[in-house]
Amino acid sequence: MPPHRPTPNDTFYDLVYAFVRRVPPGRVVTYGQVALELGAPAAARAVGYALHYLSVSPPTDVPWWRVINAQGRISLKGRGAAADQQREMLEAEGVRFVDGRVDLGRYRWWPAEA
DNA sequence: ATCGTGACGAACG
DNA sequence: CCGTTCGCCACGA
Repeated sequence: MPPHRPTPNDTFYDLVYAFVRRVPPGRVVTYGQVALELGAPAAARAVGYALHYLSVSPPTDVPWWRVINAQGRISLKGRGAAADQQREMLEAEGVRFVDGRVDLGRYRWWPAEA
């Protein structure tokens, strides 16, 4: 895990943040989808890595909670309360969870809609 | 230039 | 519907 990062503002990460900022409330996108939209189909993992830093530097205008995995589930690797918090944030926006999963066919957002 | 890292993901069994 | 395996990646060291 690359410790600290001052945010150069022109890296792949910044592109991730820019894209996620466009996701409207009550909608979601997947890590792989973001990577795809950014032209790096296989960089889903890097996307998650990028969002990881948001929790490190609190004040964020990036709606990171709207990014979930391809199964429509909240990714919970090395995060405690963050995961539960994410689900709460989404439900507060109206996103329904059925059996711990989100119906991507219904909540997934595509930039074309914007 | 090379390596380790992990909020991923598709493929298996 | 699990848990595992393996491939892929950007980034900092």
